[in-house]
Amino acid sequence: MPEGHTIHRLAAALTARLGGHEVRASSPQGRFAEEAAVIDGARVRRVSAHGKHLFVEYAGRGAPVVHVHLGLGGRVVVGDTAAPAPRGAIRLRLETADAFADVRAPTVCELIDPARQRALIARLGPDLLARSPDPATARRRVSRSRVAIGALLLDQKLFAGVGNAYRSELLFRCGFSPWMPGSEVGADGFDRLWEEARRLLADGRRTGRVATVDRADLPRGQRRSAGRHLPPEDEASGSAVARARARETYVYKRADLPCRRCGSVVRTALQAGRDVYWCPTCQPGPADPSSARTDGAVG
DNA sequence: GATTTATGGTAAT
DNA sequence: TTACCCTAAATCT
Repeated sequence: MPEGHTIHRLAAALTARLGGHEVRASSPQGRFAEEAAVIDGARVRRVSAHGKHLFVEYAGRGAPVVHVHLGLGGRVVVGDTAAPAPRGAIRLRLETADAFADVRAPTVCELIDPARQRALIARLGPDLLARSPDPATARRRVSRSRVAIGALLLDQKLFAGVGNAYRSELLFRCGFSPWMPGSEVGADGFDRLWEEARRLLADGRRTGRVATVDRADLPRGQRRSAGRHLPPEDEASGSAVARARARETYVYKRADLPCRRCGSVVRTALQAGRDVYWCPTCQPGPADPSSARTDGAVG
């Protein structure tokens, strides 16, 4: 689930509930027990995000920071009640008298110092959800790279916060084949990708969903719900929600279905280790490597 | 009940 | 490029 928009949304939700409070910390699952004891009862200053990384910051100079990365399957369940009895594996539970946050299945959950936090952020590229992220480095590196733009978009050193769903949707909306080398995208093309990434991620942060289809491109019956905010309680689970989400993208997860714009069959292939989706008509450009390889090997 | 999948990232190769 | 990591939810049988 979590691309940058989810993490920023979480940071805001957690700051609102925990910021300024002395917060109980525990590890019902046990794997974060020692660390939780260190911060148990400490006052949370705020919860911040950079790209897909989440930081729980505590009051006081040099105070430790909880660093969380949710990876693929991780999630944070937020509630506005006293914390219920733990169910399942909860790596970290933060709670006040009337709110709680459960961190489940993160790939990273660690206690670090502020210097380490700064180092982590420095290692990442500009966060597309920051107030005014600087595109200069990414623009230069993309323009000089022979690597396909679809692979470059997943590089967190260039585009912190972009994940697999937004990659395909961004490329569709800007009309680029995922297989076009970065060097052929052009300065203007880069700028369009950059601005589109900022816009889509900001929409996602606002609404809680990766809904990238313009109203005009939806069937009439679906236009009414487009852009509606997702209630937080629906965010965590439910196959109905998952199905609804699958109808909110141009190409992501739509292999073999018709393109919403032109009706061509949406294609998919592995790129940079992840499934990328694209419309061969709306996104003209180099043929993907699999078709090229077939030509060469079989011909 | 078992298996697969996931909007991620790293380390080894 | 591949293997692997954690876990929950979706998908299978």
